[in-house]
Amino acid sequence: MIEAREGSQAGIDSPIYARILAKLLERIDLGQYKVDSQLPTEAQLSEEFAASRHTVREALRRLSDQGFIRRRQGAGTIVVSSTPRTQYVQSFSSLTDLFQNAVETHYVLHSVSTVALDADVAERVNGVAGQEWLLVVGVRWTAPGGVPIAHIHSYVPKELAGIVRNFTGAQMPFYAILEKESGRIIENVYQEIRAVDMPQEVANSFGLQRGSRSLQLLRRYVTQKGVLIASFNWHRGDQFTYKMQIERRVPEKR
Amino acid sequence: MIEAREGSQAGIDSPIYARILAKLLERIDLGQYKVDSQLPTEAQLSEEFAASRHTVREALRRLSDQGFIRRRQGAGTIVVSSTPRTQYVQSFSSLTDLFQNAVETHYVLHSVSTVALDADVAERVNGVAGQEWLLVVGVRWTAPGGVPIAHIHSYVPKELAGIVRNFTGAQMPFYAILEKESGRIIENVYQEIRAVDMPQEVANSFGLQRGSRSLQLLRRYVTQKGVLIASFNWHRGDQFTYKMQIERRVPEKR
DNA sequence: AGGAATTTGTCCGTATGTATA
DNA sequence: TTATACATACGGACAAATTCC
Repeated sequence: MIEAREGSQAGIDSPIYARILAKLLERIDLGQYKVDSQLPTEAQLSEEFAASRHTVREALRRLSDQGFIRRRQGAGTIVVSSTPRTQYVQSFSSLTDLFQNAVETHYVLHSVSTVALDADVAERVNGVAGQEWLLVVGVRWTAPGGVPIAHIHSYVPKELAGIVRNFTGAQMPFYAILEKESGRIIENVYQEIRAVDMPQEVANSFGLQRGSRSLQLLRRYVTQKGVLIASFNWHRGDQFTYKMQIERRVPEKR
Repeated sequence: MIEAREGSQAGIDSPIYARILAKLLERIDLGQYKVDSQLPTEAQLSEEFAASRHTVREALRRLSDQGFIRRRQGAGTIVVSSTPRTQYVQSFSSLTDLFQNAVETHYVLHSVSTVALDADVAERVNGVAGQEWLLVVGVRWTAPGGVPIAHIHSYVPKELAGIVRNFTGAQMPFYAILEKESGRIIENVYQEIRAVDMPQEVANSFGLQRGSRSLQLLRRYVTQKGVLIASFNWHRGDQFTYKMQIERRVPEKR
């Protein structure tokens, strides 16, 4: 059942365009207007609903905004979808927002090595078990000599090894360096969040006991050519909270 | 530099509204219209650009669609952002996606009570300490008699108490029931994720020991009139992973 | 290929309703 | 309560894109 906010409860006192919108949505929902088929023209709808063309256009504009129809000058209006478009989004003006880290954090690189992926890690970084990747280990701090924020394992495909030397002392996040240096563009980021007990190595970074609670974030930055970098970030469970906000309805044009 | 599709190259032959749009964007970009400040009224802009109010509205409508301004009847138009549209988004076709639960999960209500919020909970549900809210306790299962997915504490403002009786045996998620019954629309969802030790009560639900690790999700569903419902969901740390994917925003066609 | 008919896009004027300050 | 400003709605006109002979 389609439910567009304006349409679903367009009662007797709603704006005229809202009632028209509701009626049109109902017809799309019931299949009276089928996908790929032509909608009546503005003039026809105007006559049917005894409303001005302007008012009909307002209803059609909203249908278009919501992605139900597509309109082309001269060609008319066709139904392109009977399911509403995305209604809720979390948006980031940049990938840095995803990190939620203040920009002034400080990264200290501990080691770079080449490792063969075991089955578990391979699956999570989207690689092949046995394949060799670079493993970069480091810790992110609030400031040099400050408080540790996260213990980080970053996996980088071997062909990007040449770029990794720039990591030392760099201010930018790794993915940004790799994106810039490799010329590839990050198309999407996949993230997993889970509660895990700290391995010894991680606990050491925080001065805690092995087995302490931690929040582990896995992030995979993916370009068209595949994984650019995948990172495991362990945060102190007693201090770190991942916060996010999802908004209703994206502003989107036809 | 702000670049709105229509605005960036609004030349001499473009539609009037596009030229107005470009001019307004330029002013926002240059800080002549500052964030939080009031834009001239439709009438003023209409006069300045020697265009009809309708045409000015077309430009303003697009600025609004793109999230640069916010318009309120009676109150006028204010600039809310000077940055171009966001570049990365996580989208949900419905809020149910946020849950990542198969729709066929089964909820069992354990208790409903009235509680006074303590300082900690008050802050997290966005309430006032000492205020009385409804606390609904229950467990979500994969199926009746199946495996427990989450132990849930839901806090509902007292004025919505009348709706809570519908919770028992309902198939829909709570927020959906409340949204429907109250007639309010969820404008955004705030979520926090953290790793915590299970309280005794939660551990009992899973047949685990107190102190077992768990992933706690707090979700606050907010309408224009305030919090609709806030839920704490505890998941088994050893079995539950929160997964999300952020996409690079595709350029829109026109 | 070309011209006519169709359909949406843009633009103007005007009027009234409604939320806000 | 009053004034303001946006929302809705009507009317008409011409332009631009597309489709169809």
